[in-house]
Amino acid sequence: MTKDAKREAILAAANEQFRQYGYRKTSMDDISTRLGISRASLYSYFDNKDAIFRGVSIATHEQALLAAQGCLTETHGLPQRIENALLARHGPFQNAVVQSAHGGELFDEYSRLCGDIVVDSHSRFQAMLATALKAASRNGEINLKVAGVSAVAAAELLNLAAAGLKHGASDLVTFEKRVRRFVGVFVGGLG
Amino acid sequence: MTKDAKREAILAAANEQFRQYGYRKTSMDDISTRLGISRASLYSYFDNKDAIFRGVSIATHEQALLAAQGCLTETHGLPQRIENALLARHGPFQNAVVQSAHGGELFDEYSRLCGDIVVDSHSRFQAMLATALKAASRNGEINLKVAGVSAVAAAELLNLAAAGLKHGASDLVTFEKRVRRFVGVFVGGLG
DNA sequence: AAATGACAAAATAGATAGATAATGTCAATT
DNA sequence: AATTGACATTATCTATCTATTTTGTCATTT
Repeated sequence: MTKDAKREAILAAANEQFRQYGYRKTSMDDISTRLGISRASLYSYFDNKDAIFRGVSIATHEQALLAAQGCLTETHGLPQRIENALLARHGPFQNAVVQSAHGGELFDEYSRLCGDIVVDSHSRFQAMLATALKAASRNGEINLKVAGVSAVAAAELLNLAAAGLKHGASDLVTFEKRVRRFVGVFVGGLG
Repeated sequence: MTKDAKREAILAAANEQFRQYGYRKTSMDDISTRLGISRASLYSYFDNKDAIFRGVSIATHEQALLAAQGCLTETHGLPQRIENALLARHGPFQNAVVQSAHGGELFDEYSRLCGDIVVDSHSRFQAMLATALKAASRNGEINLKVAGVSAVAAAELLNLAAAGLKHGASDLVTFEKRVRRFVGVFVGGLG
């Protein structure tokens, strides 16, 4: 098993453990036992538990961004592409908070340890969206001039609004429905 | 001084104290001292500190809803009316969280003590918006049929999205700008 | 080289106790 | 009738202690 594969296996085990028992209640021993390796060996892959948590966060974000990027480059109409991208970007996190009994604690640790990751992911996704919107405006799918808003500004609004649509959505389906409705109207308003 | 006026004076003093020192660090004595009355007399107006906190919350929400209702019945164009209403509804809370050094703690107490108030206010505001949108659709300012979305659904989207626009907005001006841009596009998309 | 067991250091949990602060009530006052 | 001072009760802090768990780092093994 390659070194990278092992790193990923550790992150997967840790993620599962965090979801089931929360961050505090998960010890390095729990993670290593789940993988059937010794606790000490974890330290040749990660500095400490915080680093593992950050690793999980980074992996999740990278995966979501990759999926979102994929959605944006498909051949559907613009609303469809944006809907899918927003769901790819926000869905996993909506899910994580709603599903886990430890959503609250995980969210706190998130704020403490992963602020920079979130900010980075946020801005990269927004840049992605802005690029897609600019291209669509050139294609005539939308008209940003007429709408009176820049691609960057529109991308920011989409991203923030989508985050807002999570509120009080007790399942992923509700969130999805809202996003579809929302994007339909919003993109309709873009010229 | 009438009984109602005294109640309001207590709420105002408590609100000020909560903002400056947070909920836990504010004692009944602090509130009464600020008003120059005895601590015991507070209990003829409110059962306990929790009730005062709820009182402040209710007053703030009622005030915001009243202002929002006012905005919706003015004679401006629909985007303008909705912008103003959203700002009237969400602005005070955006402000409270951003301004106070105890935003975090106050937010927690809010969740603990005022869930029902928030839900109630949320749905009343959404109903308000829906009514305004329905009227506008009759007037021809928008066309919900064409947009393919019900007034209630559109109202929900506006309300949730506006809440999302607060994220990372470090001052009220940023939030206001976002709301104006957002409503411009969104209402443009409503037929 | 990667993995481990063993070890010292550090962190956490639980219990106890004394001191201080805040609460809610009520009879007395204005 | 509204307001208050005073009181008993309850809650919150602070410190200390012990037991247990968890951590991070070795030298040693495979």
